[in-house]
Amino acid sequence: MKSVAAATEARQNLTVEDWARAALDAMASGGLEAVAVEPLARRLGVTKGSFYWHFANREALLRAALALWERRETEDVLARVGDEPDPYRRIVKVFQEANAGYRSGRLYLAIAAAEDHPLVSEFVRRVSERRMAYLVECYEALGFEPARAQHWARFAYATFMGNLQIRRDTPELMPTGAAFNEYLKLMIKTLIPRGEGSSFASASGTRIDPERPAMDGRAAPADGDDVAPGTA
Amino acid sequence: MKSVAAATEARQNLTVEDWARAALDAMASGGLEAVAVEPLARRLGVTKGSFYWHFANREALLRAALALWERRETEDVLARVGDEPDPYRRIVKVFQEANAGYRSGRLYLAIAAAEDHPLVSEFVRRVSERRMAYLVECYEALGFEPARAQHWARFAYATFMGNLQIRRDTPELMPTGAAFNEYLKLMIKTLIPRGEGSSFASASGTRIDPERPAMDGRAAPADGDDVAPGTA
DNA sequence: CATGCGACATACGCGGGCGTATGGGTAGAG
DNA sequence: CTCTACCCATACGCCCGCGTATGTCGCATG
Repeated sequence: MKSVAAATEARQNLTVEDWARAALDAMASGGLEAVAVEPLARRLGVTKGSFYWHFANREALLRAALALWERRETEDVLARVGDEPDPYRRIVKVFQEANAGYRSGRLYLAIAAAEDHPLVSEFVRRVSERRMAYLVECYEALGFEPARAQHWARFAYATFMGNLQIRRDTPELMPTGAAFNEYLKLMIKTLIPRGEGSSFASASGTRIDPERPAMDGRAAPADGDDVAPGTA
Repeated sequence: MKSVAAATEARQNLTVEDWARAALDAMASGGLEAVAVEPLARRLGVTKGSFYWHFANREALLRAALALWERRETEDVLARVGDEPDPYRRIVKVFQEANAGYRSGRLYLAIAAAEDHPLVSEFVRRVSERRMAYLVECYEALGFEPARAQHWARFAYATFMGNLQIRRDTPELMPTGAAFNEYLKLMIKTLIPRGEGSSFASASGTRIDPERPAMDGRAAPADGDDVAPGTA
């Protein structure tokens, strides 16, 4: 029975999840090719000998990392806004997540960039389809008939992804401060058309995060609309 | 005559642009890392000896390929719709280009995925800013004041990019046939709001490309995308 | 016909990542 | 105190891409 504290300082025995986390970090800043065994081992302060005890090969590490990513994407991101009863505000929250959680967005782009890898495409497909399904559900809950809900959900999802891409490739094209809030409000107002049969009438002035428009790195969410209280 | 490779017909002397084109092809299907000297040489039916006569190193090839890409993006894509007088139809054409010219879209995503490379980010930034500037111009020509034109242009551009991403990562989420046209019409109608002060009244039924909604893989451009004709 | 140059081919050393084989050290079970 | 399972280090061979040095062939020219 080893103490629960587990020190993790001197003789830290690495776990499979430690490696998977490191692999995801490497992906976020260098793409799929950056997930190399020896550099990761160096970064973790060990050698290959450790790696090949925990994993059969590099492919196994990729699988573990992608599985961890998928779990985070579904459990963390979706479950975080899933308890919101109003579908309108659910979509708004997804929007905020997509724009505030820049880190996870970058990771998605990095992973999706390697869609040629069969393993990657499999995970990306599942994650994307789940996201889309969630949005479609929201729009249907707003009173849209299935076909239109599909279109609007895809429209909204495409806009999320495109904003991520813009923020990554040309951050100077993304406004900050008040201008960013205007931009967000414009998109939300446009992408969630009212009066299509919405059973929810939660008008409420479409309140958006008043601060922190272009947060970078690993900044805390900390937004007024209680996006993410927080684990992570 | 062996028809394995394209350029192995005769003992034809390769040019810098031949290498650049091959590099772009490699990028489109394998990312930046796929631009490797020896594989490219094999694909062109020569050896490294040829490459290092035309280029100083791999970096020089990347520079040439990105320059060729930038030329195509600005000259071909933008100049193709630049002669359209109606700003409304200009935006519509950009939309059609972005959705029909899937090949160039894939290439953009592949290049942009390597934004960590300083050379790449430099070119991606220029191309993106030019595209955005063009869209902003269109919206301003529609009567939008600069701030709103910026927002709407970014909104529209993000939607383009997101649709590309969706089509690449999860093509089954993208509709085909009539449903695709409905989707396109919905986006165009939403992203080009009328009655904001448009000086052009070219209502005209928002005609969209009736065919070719979800062209896949390396399918021929067919509508004159003329990605790689021959001379240039 | 020798010559010079353009456009490659050949050969070599180097670095670095993958996978394997094997040895060592530490901790708990008996 | 020993034994053993666990976790990791060391060392090796392999592949492959980069860059360089040098050889080779064809063709034009005087």
